[in-house]
Amino acid sequence: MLNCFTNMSTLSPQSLLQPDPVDEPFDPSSSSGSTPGRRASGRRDGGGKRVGIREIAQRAEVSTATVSMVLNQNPKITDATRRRVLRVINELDYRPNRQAQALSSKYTRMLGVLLPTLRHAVADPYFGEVLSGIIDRAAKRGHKVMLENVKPDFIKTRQHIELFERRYVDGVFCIGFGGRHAFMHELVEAEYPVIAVNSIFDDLTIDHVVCDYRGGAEQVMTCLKQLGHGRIGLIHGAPVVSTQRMIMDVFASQTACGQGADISDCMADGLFTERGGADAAEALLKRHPDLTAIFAANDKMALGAMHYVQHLGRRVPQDVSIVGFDDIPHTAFVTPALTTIHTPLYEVGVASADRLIERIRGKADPISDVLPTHLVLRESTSIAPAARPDA
Amino acid sequence: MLNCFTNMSTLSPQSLLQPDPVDEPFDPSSSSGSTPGRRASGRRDGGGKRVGIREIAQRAEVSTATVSMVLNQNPKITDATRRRVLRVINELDYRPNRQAQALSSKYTRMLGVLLPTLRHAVADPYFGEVLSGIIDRAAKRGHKVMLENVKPDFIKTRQHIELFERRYVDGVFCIGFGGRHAFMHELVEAEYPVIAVNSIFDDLTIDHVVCDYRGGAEQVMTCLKQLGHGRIGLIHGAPVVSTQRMIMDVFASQTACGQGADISDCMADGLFTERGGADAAEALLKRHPDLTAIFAANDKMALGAMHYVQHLGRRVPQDVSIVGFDDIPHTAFVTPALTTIHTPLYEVGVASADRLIERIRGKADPISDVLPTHLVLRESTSIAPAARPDA
DNA sequence: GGTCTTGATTAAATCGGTTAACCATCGGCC
DNA sequence: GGCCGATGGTTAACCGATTTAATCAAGACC
Repeated sequence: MLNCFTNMSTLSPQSLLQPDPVDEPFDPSSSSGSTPGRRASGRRDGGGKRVGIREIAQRAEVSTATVSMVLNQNPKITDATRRRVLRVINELDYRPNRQAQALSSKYTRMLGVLLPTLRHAVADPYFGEVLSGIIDRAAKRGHKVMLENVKPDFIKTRQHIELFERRYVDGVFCIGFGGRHAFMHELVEAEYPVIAVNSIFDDLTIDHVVCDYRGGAEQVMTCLKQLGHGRIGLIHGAPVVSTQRMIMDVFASQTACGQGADISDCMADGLFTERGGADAAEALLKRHPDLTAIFAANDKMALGAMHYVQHLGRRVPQDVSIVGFDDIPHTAFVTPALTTIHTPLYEVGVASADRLIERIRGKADPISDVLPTHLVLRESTSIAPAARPDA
Repeated sequence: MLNCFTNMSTLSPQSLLQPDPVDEPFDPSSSSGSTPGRRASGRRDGGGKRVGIREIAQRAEVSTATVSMVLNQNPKITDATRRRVLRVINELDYRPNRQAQALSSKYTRMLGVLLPTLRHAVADPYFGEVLSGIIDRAAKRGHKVMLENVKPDFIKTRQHIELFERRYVDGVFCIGFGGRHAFMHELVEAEYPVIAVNSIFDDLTIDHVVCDYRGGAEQVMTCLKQLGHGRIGLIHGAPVVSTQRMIMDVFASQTACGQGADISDCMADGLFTERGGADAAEALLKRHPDLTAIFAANDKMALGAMHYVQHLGRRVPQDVSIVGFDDIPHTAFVTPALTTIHTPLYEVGVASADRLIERIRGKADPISDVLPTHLVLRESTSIAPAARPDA
């Protein structure tokens, strides 16, 4: 009997049905303890069955169709009838079953958020900030938000497609992916409502909402140059991420690493993490000991870099200026407080939610929002040593 | 016609139906652009309608009940039939509609996460870490996770009840709430599956999974005392939060603030934030300039305190030692790196998910898990000045 | 007064599954 | 041989809403 399961596993459509068949047989007959009646009925009506749309209809002396229309604010319903129905609804404390609504209507009113698995993505203030915006706005517009962690296995079992095919969601947000990620192409090709949050795809026509990374990077470069910095190092994240590419472009176009030096020599990958930022700073300073400023493409890497520089015995900002990007909440509370570019991540979340919902409603025109960024000058930057009077 | 809506608003069961009626009339006839057929059918079968359980049944020459049983791994089905059905399922690339499954079965397989609205809660590494654990485990066990922001309005409109009554979820996680929060009592009384994540309720019988805050606090105190610190200040968060109370208890019981001093005088509320931590540190040092160590009940407050102390011109750790709590990722990358208590937040999330699912399945026995914590010694602590040879 | 609109309401089909109750088959056992 | 209990599968009723096509009432118009 047991092997009838095991030797079946090759044929089983795996995740399509129950994500982890062995783990979750979900045998209906085996649940111990205090099992209630047939269905998890959530007590109601003093022992009777839970009140449904039919009871409302009956009590209000209308048809269920009318009740449904009242629920959905259909303007066809008269003031009087509406009033009558609503009274009954309130009296019986009726609440429409969402699953039933979703099943028979066109929309589930559920949105998915796809996050990459960077260690613990949700724990990252960057994602958290965006997520907050999304959730708040979605809630305001009557939608719920579901989270998904996009691991290799997630793609392999085609969960991204299932999300739609099994009608889990009406649309999804993709945060932190690049053109390399094939699953995004699949989603777009299948014409599912998708929005790219804070990333751009050159090779893909997809709605997106981004911060003005280019503008932010330009502000940083201008600022550093005005402070007299001649040799600047850049710590960036994976170049497949479009925002990183934009920053790198700006950096390279300003030939900011000093005359004669190879540009790519002044850049290092910091892997988006503190640890990586520290390592990148080390590499940069080894190659160019005369670097007076480091520009990190996100705050975490900037913090890592700052940590390294300080441990090296160099002072920030007197010896080396450091600038970050994103303005995540705690950067104001490190010593020295980090100069950075403020990116309106929360607002990006809000805007994305609005856009995605429009798209779900059928708006066909492609959308491309760019939200402004600005420099936040704090303590980690100062005039370049060579430019100082006492130098 | 318009006022028929507005003057109706008093009667309308508000959020029960559409969270924001005015914002979201969702008029089916008004959507512009390329609207597809009747339902969002997600292309299928070369133009035909999407394949359902009946087609599978027909093609496999069995009843829909059999197909359903195969889907649900019901052991009644023979190896042979199962194989046959699965083959058809794979051939037609069939995927059961989740809404339909949820509607007719006892479970939605959706879990809710209730978060407090601390500015942007999700952006907090603390919550993020727990959340990661929850999501990963829930996914592994075939459940999806939904996020909710608990604002005052959320409670007022009784969304917490709706979550269950409208069958959005099978159960919820509550992270970061205290006994003060009446909605938790309501949920427990209604006997809905609820689990308190990293918090304890004395006056409420509710499942919970927590880190060993008491043990962690004891380790901190022991460590500081061994380093010779006689006067220690405590920065804590809101005392309604049980974990904070536990830390405060330990602190108070060790009369660590020096002889003769009023204990409550050595404690200050840091509001869980960096800003608050800085302010609390200021208050403490004003009251007790001879403080040689500050123990903050979370890392964010510790960072704030450290920031303030350093700005004051005092050195950390030479003049003042600082200890945090939680070990959120970036504390290792500030200067000096923060000594803190590691709390297995990710694991707390994982364990909570397991527990909640068990509870949903009907396990009736109350659960109380305590996960161990441990001290992470880094650079922000050292021997007390008075205890040093050179003092 | 009769017919034509127009607009509100309803009956019935549908969405896509699950499950309780029932039934056929077959080997085992007295 | 006849009765019994498994085993494996089917039938048909549901879950709780939405939506379409049909109906009915009431004014509008000639």
